[in-house]
Amino acid sequence: MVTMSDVAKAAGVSRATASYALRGDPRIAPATTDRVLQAARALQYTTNLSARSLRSGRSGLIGVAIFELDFPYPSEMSAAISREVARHGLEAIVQETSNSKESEIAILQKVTSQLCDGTIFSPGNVSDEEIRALSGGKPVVLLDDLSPDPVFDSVATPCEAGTETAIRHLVDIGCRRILVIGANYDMLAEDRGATSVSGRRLIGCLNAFEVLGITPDPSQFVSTEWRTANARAMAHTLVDSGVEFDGAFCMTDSIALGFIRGLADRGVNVPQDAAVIGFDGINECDYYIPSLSTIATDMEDLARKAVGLLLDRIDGGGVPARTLTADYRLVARESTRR
Amino acid sequence: MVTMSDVAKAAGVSRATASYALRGDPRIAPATTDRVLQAARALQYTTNLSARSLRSGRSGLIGVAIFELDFPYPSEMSAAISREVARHGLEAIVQETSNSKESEIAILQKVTSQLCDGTIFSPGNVSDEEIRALSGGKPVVLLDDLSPDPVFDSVATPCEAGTETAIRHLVDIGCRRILVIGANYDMLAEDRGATSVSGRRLIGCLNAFEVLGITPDPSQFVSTEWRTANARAMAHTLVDSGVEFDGAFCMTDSIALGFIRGLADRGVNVPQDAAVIGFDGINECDYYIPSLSTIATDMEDLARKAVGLLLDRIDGGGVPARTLTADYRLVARESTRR
DNA sequence: ATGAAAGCGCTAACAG
DNA sequence: CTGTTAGCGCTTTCAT
Repeated sequence: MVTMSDVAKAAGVSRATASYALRGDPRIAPATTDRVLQAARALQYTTNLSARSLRSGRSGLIGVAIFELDFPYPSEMSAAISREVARHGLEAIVQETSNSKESEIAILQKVTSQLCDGTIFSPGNVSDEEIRALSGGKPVVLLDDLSPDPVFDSVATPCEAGTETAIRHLVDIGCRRILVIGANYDMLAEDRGATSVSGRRLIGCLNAFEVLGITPDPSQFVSTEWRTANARAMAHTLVDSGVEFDGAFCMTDSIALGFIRGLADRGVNVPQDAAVIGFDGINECDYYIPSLSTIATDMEDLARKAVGLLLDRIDGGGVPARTLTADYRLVARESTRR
Repeated sequence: MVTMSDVAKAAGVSRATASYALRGDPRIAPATTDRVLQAARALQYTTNLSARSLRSGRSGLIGVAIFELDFPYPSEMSAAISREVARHGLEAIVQETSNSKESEIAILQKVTSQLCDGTIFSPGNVSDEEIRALSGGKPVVLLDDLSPDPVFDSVATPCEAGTETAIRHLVDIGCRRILVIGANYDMLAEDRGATSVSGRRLIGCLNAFEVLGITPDPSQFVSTEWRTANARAMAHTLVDSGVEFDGAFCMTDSIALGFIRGLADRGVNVPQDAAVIGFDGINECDYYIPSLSTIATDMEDLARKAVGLLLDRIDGGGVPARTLTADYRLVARESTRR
């Protein structure tokens, strides 16, 4: 392994000078800097991240902790964030929390707090206080953190507004009996549900119904795991039990795709028999048959906002926590074409 | 920040003893170990990864470098590897190479060689020699490395055998005029194409045709970028130009899905008008309409093999490079049901 | 403009 | 069984 001492020796300077020169410190004479840089290149020197990080507390690494890597939405989000991080000359490292508390803790305390200059974290099973304790003071930006009073900077998906837009779209195209798939209606009884993504999307629905003068019926709200397979099975159940509906808003695109597939299994056609709209804007929407209308979260925008908040926090300000919301747009495709 | 000295002091032992105790070294008396562990817990101590890594050369981190994080196949693979790594008590960090040489180099020399105990790398634009030089001697396992004589351990997808199975399946169900989508037929002229995934899958096709007594026609092999959108456009082109076919093998599932969608755009139905089969076994196959028949690479098996090779290499043996091939199975679904 | 020296927090010989 | 000691490679005062 070639160390900075080797480079310094080759360039005929001290280790300190080499260190400065390698990082382009203006205090070093251009000629000297050149000599050092050349020596470094000749020796194929690379600075040792552990050593730098140990000494300076900076690694140039940004952590991205996401619940599942093998579903379209989180993986597209991770990709968007990785690219945004790269655009700032830093390196993103993505880790899967697998939605397990144990794993979230391990990531925060082993990697985030020790190694990363900051972390973008999609919290699942860990409280703000735990994050605070585990992250060892390192900056953290949360994704869809819905604490009543946020402790951390965070970026939210446009739950309420997006959902309202979706419902309005279904009504616009003539749907009269709309199902909401993936909702947990009981949740509202407790705390108005504002502290979860599902709760906030539900609230968006209710707002839309209210504005549109529609009185919602609890039976419209269908609870199911947010997974494609569950949504598919739920479609079977609904059709088999003879529930009438001409439109469905699904809490995520993955749910929507499973739901449409489930309807197809029972001979119910989208959009002829029922219109379906999702939420997220994953790539598959465009080439599914039928192509899926959706509330597309602007992932670039989300990434930009999350990384922006994190970098602001890294170089400095003890400003109060900010919460931003990602942009979105309604993308109307075949699944709501009537 | 609480360091090991703090723990040692709290437990009334030396730093060395604390270090041993924390790692459960049997040389330390159980009572002492207990005391240290308790002190550590009380102080919320976590060992500093940079320091450990700097000193011992081990971090417990396994790098996973993958070309794109926002496509189903690579993201499912990353997830499978992450979980397999976790199963061994290590932490996986995933990085996107974005298929750029610059980025591959940065990952190898900044993160792999400095920080990770080993890396599972999906090479795109970087040669074996470059990897050797950049990885600083750290163990590397390649994914689908197709060097004529491999320098590194690697795990390959079952290109030839899988493709043969796919073609045979199409013929079995009665296809007489089969298109191969995503093939680069010219490639064969050069080096028999054995050094790329696309080339090896093409070879699998030709083997199958030969065995089945079919004389392939170059016009059956359709070259296109391995992207859904390109495959879709290619379907348009093919149908518009009146090419006759009753079956298609697509080099990946993503290509297949785009291709089917493109056929649908032109009123060609799968499987009635043409059967389609893909390769990879991504999750979407199951709920696409029509569900997609495919050669499903066993991702668990691939992950197990890759991680196994890497761990073997990490603790030791200078044994010669091994190349393993992941298991696969034919999954017949609606897209080839006639 | 450059160099000497002091550690960052940890581990691993080596003593005792 | 436990403690002493010497660094890992780098950054950063502080001198010069």
